[in-house]
Amino acid sequence: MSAENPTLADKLATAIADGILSGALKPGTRLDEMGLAEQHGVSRTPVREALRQLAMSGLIDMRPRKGAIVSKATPDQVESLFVAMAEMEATCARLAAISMTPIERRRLQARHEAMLVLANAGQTEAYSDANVAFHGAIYAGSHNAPLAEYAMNLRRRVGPFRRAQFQVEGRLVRSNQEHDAVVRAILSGDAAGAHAAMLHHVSLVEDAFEAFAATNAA
Amino acid sequence: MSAENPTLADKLATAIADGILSGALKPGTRLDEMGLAEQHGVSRTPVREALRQLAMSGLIDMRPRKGAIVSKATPDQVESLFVAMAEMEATCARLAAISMTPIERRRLQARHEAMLVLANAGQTEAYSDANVAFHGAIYAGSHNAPLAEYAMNLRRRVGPFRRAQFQVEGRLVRSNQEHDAVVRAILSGDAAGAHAAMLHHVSLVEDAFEAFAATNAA
DNA sequence: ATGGGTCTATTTGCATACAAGATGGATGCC
DNA sequence: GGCATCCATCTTGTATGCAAATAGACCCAT
Repeated sequence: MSAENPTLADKLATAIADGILSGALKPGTRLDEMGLAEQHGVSRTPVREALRQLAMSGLIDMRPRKGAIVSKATPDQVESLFVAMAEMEATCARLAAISMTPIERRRLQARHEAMLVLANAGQTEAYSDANVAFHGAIYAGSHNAPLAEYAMNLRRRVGPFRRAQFQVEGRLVRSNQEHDAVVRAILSGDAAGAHAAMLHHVSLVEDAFEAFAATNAA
Repeated sequence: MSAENPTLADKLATAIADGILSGALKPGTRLDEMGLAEQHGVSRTPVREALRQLAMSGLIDMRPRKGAIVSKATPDQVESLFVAMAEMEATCARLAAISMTPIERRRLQARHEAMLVLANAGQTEAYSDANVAFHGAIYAGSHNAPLAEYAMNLRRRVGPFRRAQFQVEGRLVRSNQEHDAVVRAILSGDAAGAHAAMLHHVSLVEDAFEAFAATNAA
């Protein structure tokens, strides 16, 4: 939506989304229209439109006449989000195994191998970025825009709840090993294998999140 | 979203969505704000918010400063939508096989058996309604709100492109037979089987659509 | 006749103004 | 002292008005 001539509402939507994803706006934070409006130097009208847009994406919750807050989820709901994301990723991986072009497959492998280096070097930051690109490549490889978009959307939504997953000891190398299984399955066109491997991988990410959350709660 | 105190924008969103789903607003139809506004006896403000909401759901396309139209898809995009829906349904079925409660399973079976009667009686209309409920029950059975919602959303989006699928000769009975495989797999907790059976089923729906579209084009 | 350009009219985008519902505190009552 | 009620205030929802951009028509020139 809105490629080149972003309207104010669009810009606000991405700005607010960035705020949420960067952690500046924590789950539960109230988003009052007036505040956002003068904070961005605009009127309430585009703010309201941006909020409505974000509400549909799930990043924020709006209740009629009660305002909007950054989506705050119960542990159950977070769990659901992780499961949903795992399923979407697995589905994309499955389709990617079927649909990826030879070029895409080569690029995926190259990406994967580059990440092995980063993992061994313990470059958490760089690995994390590469990881996003890696998963994005698989979404794209599904050659199915709706699924890829939704997978990306879910990834964004879980973002606020999984920050710093790679800080769990040894997660980097294990992540890369799991990727290896995914990549092998995709490259060999093994749809079911890709599905299973990705499901396994993302489920472990969830475990890592829980481990991290637990150590932080303590 | 917005359960009890729907705002005008919410009501408009559902009204317009209904118009699209019912076929009153065909793909490609221009949605000018002023027209919709006075047609519903409101101002442009809630109309704009409703449109933005619908745009995020994919039902309409908005281009900045160029207005909104009912989503018009190329055959490729329609194909993608069908594939996406098939995958989502299959995923929900997989999770349903794992997560459904005994009560849900019994109800699903009851639903399914009731539909067998309708199919044999050739009650296209009633079967179609029951079919929506049947698939909805499986979405719900996944016990995963994000996935269920998205599956429902996709079902809505493909709606305008699949109207009257059951008009293909003999589709009713075959649909019910396919459901049988799905139900059996879910009831027996066979996750992979449920996935495969549902994928098969929904893919055939797509074929039926194509057959229908083809006969109409001729 | 066709292509380009300008001008007008329509439509979208944004701001402001107004209305109505929700929230929180003070007040009165038990 | 606790609790319910009422009122003030604040926030959201809707309408209207104005500015800017787009699209379409018309005209002119080649």
